[in-house]
Amino acid sequence: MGASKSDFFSVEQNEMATLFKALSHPARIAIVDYLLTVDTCICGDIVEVLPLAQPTVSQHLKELKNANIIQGTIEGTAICYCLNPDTIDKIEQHFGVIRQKLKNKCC
Amino acid sequence: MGASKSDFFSVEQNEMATLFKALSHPARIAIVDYLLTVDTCICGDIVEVLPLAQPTVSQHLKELKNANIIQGTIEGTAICYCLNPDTIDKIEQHFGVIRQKLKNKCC
DNA sequence: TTGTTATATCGTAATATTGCAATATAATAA
DNA sequence: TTATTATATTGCAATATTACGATATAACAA
Repeated sequence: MGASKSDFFSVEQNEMATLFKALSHPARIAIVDYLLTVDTCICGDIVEVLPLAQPTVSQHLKELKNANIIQGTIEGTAICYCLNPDTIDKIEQHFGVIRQKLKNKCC
Repeated sequence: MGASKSDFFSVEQNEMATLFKALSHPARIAIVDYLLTVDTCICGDIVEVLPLAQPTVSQHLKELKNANIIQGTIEGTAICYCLNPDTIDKIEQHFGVIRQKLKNKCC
């Protein structure tokens, strides 16, 4: 097959899987890392930072945007990207819950 | 292509991407969820819980094991799976760092 | 208007993932 | 020994992802 059986899983399970898929490529991790190193969000030089061609970077940015991990707003000729704190919180919370539940277990 | 250019990214970036890839499928999220609902780790009924055939579940478990997200120890005929708290901590910490850095930014 | 610059989309080839039937392995039970 | 039960591996078809050249779009400059 290749298509995953999304319909059989809960909305939240699919939601989390989608978030993690967006972060499942080193280039996209690198983009997130880079957005954290620059002070402002006005940054049109992501292509130069990555070892990938411009269309490839654009594609990775699109996936991060679709997953709501980053936001992009037009700033004249360039586009200003920055992280979406709400999504970061959501993911961190997810692991917080997991860790809480793990505490009450033996193993 | 299709093969990602892992060599051009840092070890840590590749490491995090590998962890997220392991969690990028709803079935694997469901497995983690299920492991959190059962009290003990002695659980040989993961196949019955998921809407997937036994070989498919086995494959998903293998990927979670390879990423060190779960551990499996043999318990007689069955295999006892449980989450690896160290890996969970690692991921949670990653987002903790991101959130800290986000606090010092404008957006 | 024509250029320039920044980003997005299209088309396509290479590779990876997903899912399962068939089969294999490994431990215990009879 | 021969079942039985639980999990893993193999092989393969369907689909998804990754990467990039070529091209399109969109905003501004001259």
